Amino acid sequence: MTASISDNLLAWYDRNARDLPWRNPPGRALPGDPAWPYRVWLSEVMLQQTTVAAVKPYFAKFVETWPDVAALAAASDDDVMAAWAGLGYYSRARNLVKCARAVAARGGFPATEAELRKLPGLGDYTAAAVAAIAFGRRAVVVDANVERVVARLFAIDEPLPGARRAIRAAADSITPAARSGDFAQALMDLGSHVCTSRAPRCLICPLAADCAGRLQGAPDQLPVKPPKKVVPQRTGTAFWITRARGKEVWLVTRPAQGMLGGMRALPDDGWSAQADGSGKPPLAGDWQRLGAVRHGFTHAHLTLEVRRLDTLSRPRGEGQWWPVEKIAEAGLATLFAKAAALALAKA
DNA sequence: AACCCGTGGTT
DNA sequence: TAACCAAGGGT
Repeated sequence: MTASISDNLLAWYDRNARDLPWRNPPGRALPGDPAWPYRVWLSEVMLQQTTVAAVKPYFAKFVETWPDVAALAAASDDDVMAAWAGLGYYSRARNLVKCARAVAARGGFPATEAELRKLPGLGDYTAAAVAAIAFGRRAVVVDANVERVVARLFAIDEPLPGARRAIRAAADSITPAARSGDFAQALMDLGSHVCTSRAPRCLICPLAADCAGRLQGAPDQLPVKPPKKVVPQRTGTAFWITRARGKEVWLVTRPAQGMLGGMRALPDDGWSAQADGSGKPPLAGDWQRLGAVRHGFTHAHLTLEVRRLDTLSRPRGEGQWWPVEKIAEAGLATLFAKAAALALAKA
């Protein structure tokens, strides 16, 4: 009798699992430790559409600053947003605080996938992942890695996103009742290092003998993806407004909705992914052109002009004067950090 | 359901 | 180098 797919994969995982800070080697929180679900949840939210390498320093900073969910629940929105600055997809940070407060209020994380799914920032993937990894529940955990591995394993050639139903059913069919969390992480490790998007390493794959995609000859062609859309080019202007001979700079907080929502930022001319900015500054004066920075978003590429003015006037609208020497602590998203760096380089 | 939302590494 | 891609969620 041949070993099952899950047995093969778990045996491979026992030998090849990555050592990651949110997993459970000696000296770290263990399953059963009250801090364990918190660390699993935090890492899973950070890892949404974000690479392991990018997450590591943020995860370390967060668990150092806020060791448990009660500590995070007590943090200010501004502090959490600033700590998240640079990681991207800032709605995650807004939902992170909401979720922490809801969890703290109810005395801990719920242990079932269905209850976890109701928390802000937890969709189908994250609810399943936390239920499986933190609470040992059987759950069908489907992220982009699992989608790719399963589409190949079962030779599912229907294009995404339509293929998701079949992929999920196939993933369900191979998910074991025991070690469900390890199984999920094993599929993800396999997808990130062996069954990679462009050049799958079938020769070292523990599932190669069972892989219908490989037997058909072109596993790298699966899953079939929809055609990509053209990314528009946009232009905008950011304003570096200082007083006291450049010692303080005017910062605003962006609206909670929309791009870079809730983040501290330089004032700008209203550019968006849908339209160019007006170019109009928030106050009249002898503006100096400093050049431009370029930044790529998922759905638009932006060229952001940077202009400078030292003034005695208070700009229109809400905002605050921020010490320039502490600009690194303002929590600027990468786009505005680039603009600030340009302004300071030309000072 | 289709679209919006960041960033940095890889090829 | 430009395109591709990543442990997706909200609306």
